[in-house]
Amino acid sequence: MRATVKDVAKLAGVSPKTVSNVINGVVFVRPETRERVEHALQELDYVPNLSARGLRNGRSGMIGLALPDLLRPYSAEITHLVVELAHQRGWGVQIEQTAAQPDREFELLSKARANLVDGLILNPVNLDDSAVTTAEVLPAVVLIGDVDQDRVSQVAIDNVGAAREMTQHLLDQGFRRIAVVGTPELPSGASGTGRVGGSTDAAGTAAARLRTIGYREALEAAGIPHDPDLEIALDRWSPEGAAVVVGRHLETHEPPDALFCFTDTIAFGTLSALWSAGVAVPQQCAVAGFDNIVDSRFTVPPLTTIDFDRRQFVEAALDLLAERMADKDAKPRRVVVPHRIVSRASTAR
Amino acid sequence: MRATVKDVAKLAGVSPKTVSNVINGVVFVRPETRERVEHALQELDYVPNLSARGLRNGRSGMIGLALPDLLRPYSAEITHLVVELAHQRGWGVQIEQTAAQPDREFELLSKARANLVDGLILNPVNLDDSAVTTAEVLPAVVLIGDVDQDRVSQVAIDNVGAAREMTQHLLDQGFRRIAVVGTPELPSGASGTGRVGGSTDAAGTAAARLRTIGYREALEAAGIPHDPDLEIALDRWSPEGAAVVVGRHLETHEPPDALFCFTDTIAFGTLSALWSAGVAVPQQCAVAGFDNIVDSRFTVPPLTTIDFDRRQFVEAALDLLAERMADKDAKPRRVVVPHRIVSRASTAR
DNA sequence: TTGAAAGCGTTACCAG
DNA sequence: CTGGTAACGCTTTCAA
Repeated sequence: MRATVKDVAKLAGVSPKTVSNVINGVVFVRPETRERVEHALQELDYVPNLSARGLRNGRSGMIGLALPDLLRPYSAEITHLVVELAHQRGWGVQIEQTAAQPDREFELLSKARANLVDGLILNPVNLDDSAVTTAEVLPAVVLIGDVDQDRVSQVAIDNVGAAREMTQHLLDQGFRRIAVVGTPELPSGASGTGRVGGSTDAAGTAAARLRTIGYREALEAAGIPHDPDLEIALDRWSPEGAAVVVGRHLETHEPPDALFCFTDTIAFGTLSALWSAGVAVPQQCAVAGFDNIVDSRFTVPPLTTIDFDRRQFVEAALDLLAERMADKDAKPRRVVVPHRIVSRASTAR
Repeated sequence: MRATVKDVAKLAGVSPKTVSNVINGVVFVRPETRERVEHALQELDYVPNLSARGLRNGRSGMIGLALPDLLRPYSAEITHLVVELAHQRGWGVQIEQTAAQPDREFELLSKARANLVDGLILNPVNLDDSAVTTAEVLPAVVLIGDVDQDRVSQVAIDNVGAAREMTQHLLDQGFRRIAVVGTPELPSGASGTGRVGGSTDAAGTAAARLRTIGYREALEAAGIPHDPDLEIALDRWSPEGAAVVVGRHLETHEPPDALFCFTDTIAFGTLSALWSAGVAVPQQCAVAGFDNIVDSRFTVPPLTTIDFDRRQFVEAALDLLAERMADKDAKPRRVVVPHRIVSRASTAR
């Protein structure tokens, strides 16, 4: 059987309380006593039982991270940073994937409420971010990604602005027929900011909608008429999906001057489809992405994309989470992380 | 304050034990009683405290997953599957990253011993897989990736065989000067299977060494002399690193006929370097990878690589883990998952 | 500065 | 089939 505080206390000839004091190092313990206790700890190879500690303290020292799709390299980068930065704060990270079944969000929320995790970083799949808006009583939650709500804290980037700027950048390069890849499956005629309800918006949460808006704004500002044929819808933000829809598009349309993909991952599939169709990038058709994932520097040709400081993004999320964990009634805050365009060969003139 | 079993019991007019019985659904409870209890559960919005349950049961319902580098897409695919398949068994997944500081392995092991996780899937960084070989008393652990040891269960692929076959495949295509990218930093003159100790072997654990062996075996079998200039070392298996070393290599050497990269991620960097140097793939130099990660289908040109059934791989790891968790003294087993070559345009003749 | 005892929320044992 | 009671291992009052 494993050693407990009691065993250690007995061996050291002190009380459990003293052992606890030594371990947590809050109160001052007489050096002599401390020494004896530390020796006993070593001797018995003591390891604290975290379940017991969690039960007693009401905190588990772990946070949850819920992302729609762990396969996407973007998810990997977020996960990587959350794990690393949470570790610096002494937190462990439990991970969950929600796209497959949106009710996983509920599960995680209830795990949070069940004291298995002290807080939650959630990248909601649906616009109507079900779990968050529905749940009666919420644990400490921070959302990453754009969602219209004000119940919980949130860190995001300016999707509309970034998409507008990228479109403008392409216009500046002299491209006129600019298509986008990754719009929501059901193209909403209007370009308002009203909510699109339901589960059809699986691809990239609200981001798809917001980026579409930015794209249209830039076109409109340039006096370029809006062409539905140049908005290529995608139900899932995967390279497979992108390769298929772009390939199909090229069979029935002239290649546009430029393809603005709503994700680097989409851009990968798009580059592949263009290569298969024998369309030269960027000579015959430029390609841009969004996210600046690591591999976007190494595509052929290297990919122009939107960059934002991922570390700052995640750090902000953890700050907000810490804030909420410390004070459940703290007012929800919203942090917007700046972005910038990284111009590479895929859009060179 | 949140409702506990006691509150529920009081409201339903039964004892806590009965509530527990209803929740866990093991013993038979009179339908009438069950109904009353379930109503009370709903009424009070009861959520079990998992810390308490963990303390009582000695099991937390979570497993740990420790990978060297969460950034690699390969890691993302493994993580994705572990999360999904563990979920099916009712397990949560805590994730940790070990490459940055190898002593994280120790931390995780002790978390396991601290009852925060019931078992551990570990992809060790170093050959001398410190934590596992050193620790006195081990929790349930399964290793993924090739390491010489027999203390714990392990799932792996035949790295030597796969590398040999890929090299052979390239020879069959008519390529003669075949280089590899990703050998260990310190090229060990000998090609034996003896352990290479120390922390210099950071890149890809033992895999780098084993794949080098397979490559050399194939060359030798074909009667092709071994050329140290064609073994390009890499200290970290990243696209950045690969792009740099391959780029540098091309400045001082003629391009080889083919570049066999020990990872798809390395191949991405390599393709990028070749493109920068104006070397056409596969006409002037073929490229092959290893792992068949999702994006390898979408490189330009699509990448020839080694595929293995990742789902089967992870499922095997979970099976072995379950085995160990059920019986601590079960004999360690080793499972080898089959692989195959996927031939794409990057090595076409 | 340290000790004794209580209690966190569950589940298991043993009666009834 | 169900109820009381004890116990998991830790921390935190309160006293000494």
